[in-house]
Amino acid sequence: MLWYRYLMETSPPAPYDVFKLSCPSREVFVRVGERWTGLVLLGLRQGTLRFSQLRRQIDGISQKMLTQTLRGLERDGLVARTVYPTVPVTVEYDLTPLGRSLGDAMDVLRTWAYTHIGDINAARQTYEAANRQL
Amino acid sequence: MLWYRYLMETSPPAPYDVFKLSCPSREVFVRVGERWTGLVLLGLRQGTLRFSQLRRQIDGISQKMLTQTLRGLERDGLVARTVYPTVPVTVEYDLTPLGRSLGDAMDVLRTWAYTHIGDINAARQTYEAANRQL
DNA sequence: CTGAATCCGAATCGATACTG
DNA sequence: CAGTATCGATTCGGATTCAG
Repeated sequence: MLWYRYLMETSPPAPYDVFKLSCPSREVFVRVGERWTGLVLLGLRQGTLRFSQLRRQIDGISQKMLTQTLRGLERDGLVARTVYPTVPVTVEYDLTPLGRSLGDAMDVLRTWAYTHIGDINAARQTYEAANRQL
Repeated sequence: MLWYRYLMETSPPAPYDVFKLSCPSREVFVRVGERWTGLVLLGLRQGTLRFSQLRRQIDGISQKMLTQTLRGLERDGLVARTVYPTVPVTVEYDLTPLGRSLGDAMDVLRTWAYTHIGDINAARQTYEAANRQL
């Protein structure tokens, strides 16, 4: 019953290996892992948004974390920041093509989540029930 | 130049909305965001592994974090844990079908990372250069 | 409006020691 | 081998205050 795994196994496409500490792709995983990165990418996926609009859209994010997350994404070339010298100042955020492609990958995760929440909750119930009397 | 976004926009497939604090899919995002979750899923994607094998594979993970991550994944029905009463004890970890499907989604991210590390590093250089004299 | 700066408790994580 | 337990160190993250 193990054969199918070896058939499915596709070796990594490049000289990279996420499992290695030294692999730069690890950083990508770390960034994606940051608490709000995914939600910001998904939020901007629908189009340009201003700071306060983005903040309103993402329930529960604080101003500090939104700023911090946006800076990180900007630094990595995933988000473009445009300042308009109005009074008061207007700042727009946008996905770059690179950010858009990562956003698409995140959207796969979102869809997965929507589809499998039920399974996960069921598993949790089972798990709790099995470990209740410990 | 905005029309294409609206054409691409596909509304969420269900009564879920990640942006809402109350949405259970947020928990999925949080779990995926946990530092080591992705790597463990990717590690087990290649087949059954024992605790120490998994630990060796994932460079830099501590024993504590591996245990903790595995417990969480087990609780959510993503990983199956099998104990063989040998001496000393043998414990095998495996992806469940659910875990396998999430692993596939994570692999999309891995591939994305491998493909775009260069772009990200370039963006970082640009960013640093632009902000050097501040 | 868009943020930067600071304070501070909470959560995370790693190293170490110990167990069946 | 496969963990559990504990203890600091660091980091995270929210609330608040201030500024251009």
